[in-house]
Amino acid sequence: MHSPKRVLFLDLVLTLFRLNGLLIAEGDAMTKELGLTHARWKVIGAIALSRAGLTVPGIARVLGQSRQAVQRITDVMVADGILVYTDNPKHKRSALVTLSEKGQDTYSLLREVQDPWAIENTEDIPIEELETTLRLVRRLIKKFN
Amino acid sequence: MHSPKRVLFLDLVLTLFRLNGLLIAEGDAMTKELGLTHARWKVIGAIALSRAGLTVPGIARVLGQSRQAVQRITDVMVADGILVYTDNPKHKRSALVTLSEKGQDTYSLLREVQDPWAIENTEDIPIEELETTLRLVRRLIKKFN
DNA sequence: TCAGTAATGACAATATATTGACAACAAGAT
DNA sequence: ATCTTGTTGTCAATATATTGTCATTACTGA
Repeated sequence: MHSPKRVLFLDLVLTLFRLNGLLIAEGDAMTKELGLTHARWKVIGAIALSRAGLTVPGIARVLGQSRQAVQRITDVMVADGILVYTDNPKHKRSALVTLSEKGQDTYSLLREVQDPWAIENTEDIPIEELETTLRLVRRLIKKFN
Repeated sequence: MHSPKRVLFLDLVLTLFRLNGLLIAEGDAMTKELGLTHARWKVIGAIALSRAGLTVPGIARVLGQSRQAVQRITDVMVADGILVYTDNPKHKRSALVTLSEKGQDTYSLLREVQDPWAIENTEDIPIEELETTLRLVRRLIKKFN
């Protein structure tokens, strides 16, 4: 049975694994001087990009990870004074994870390297392709949720 | 400074992390009965999709992982009789990692669940979008190599 | 309201991955 | 040939992530 989409898709999946690893390496290289690791800047990034505020399981969902893994790293980051657990009006037990002042400073420094990086790496890429890709990725996420 | 591509790109990166996690979860669910874990079916998939044959560091590059992590799992899989280290004509020290007979059987079983999964999940997606996405992902990989 | 179902925090065990280091080998340039 | 640089296998230490479990809380539908 002919199915070019099947091959294309499996190829895409493998390629996405690779890109995932490279993105992590990029982020780690970028944030080396900030004392961040990918476990940490992922959490910071997820919080920063969320408008509504996130709980630990919420961050885990956004990052496609187990909530236990996120819980571990947020506990450490709270102890380090980068994050703060704040009351969640919508849930008694599950606190919102927010950036402390120190965390916001860290995020500012992160942005200083991240923004030029993002601009540089999309210079030669048409915005339509970025949009198509993002839409497709979101579509797949919806299927797998 | 206005830069919609920057926001789009950072959003895409975060979304890719999420998809990565979901894809791993999908694969794990799919291969549960085969006794595979994502560390294992990733290696099998990388080998199967490679025409030329892969070394351990080669697999690591394809998967975007450290060669040490791949070395560990391939050692285990060789011990389990799924993989075989074979002579590499192009390199004296670095063996090619190939599927044993048992490994090929496993791969066949993997295909039996993976193929329908791939077809099902691309049914409603135009092939052009898959191609655009794959091309974009490859382009990013080239930048980060 | 209440019963059933899902989500959450917490803890433990295990699996997986990264990082660093070092010696041995490979590849390319001169 | 020699030198230099990069790659590879190996070992160890550490970081990160998953999986399983349980009690507690939240949610949903009848």
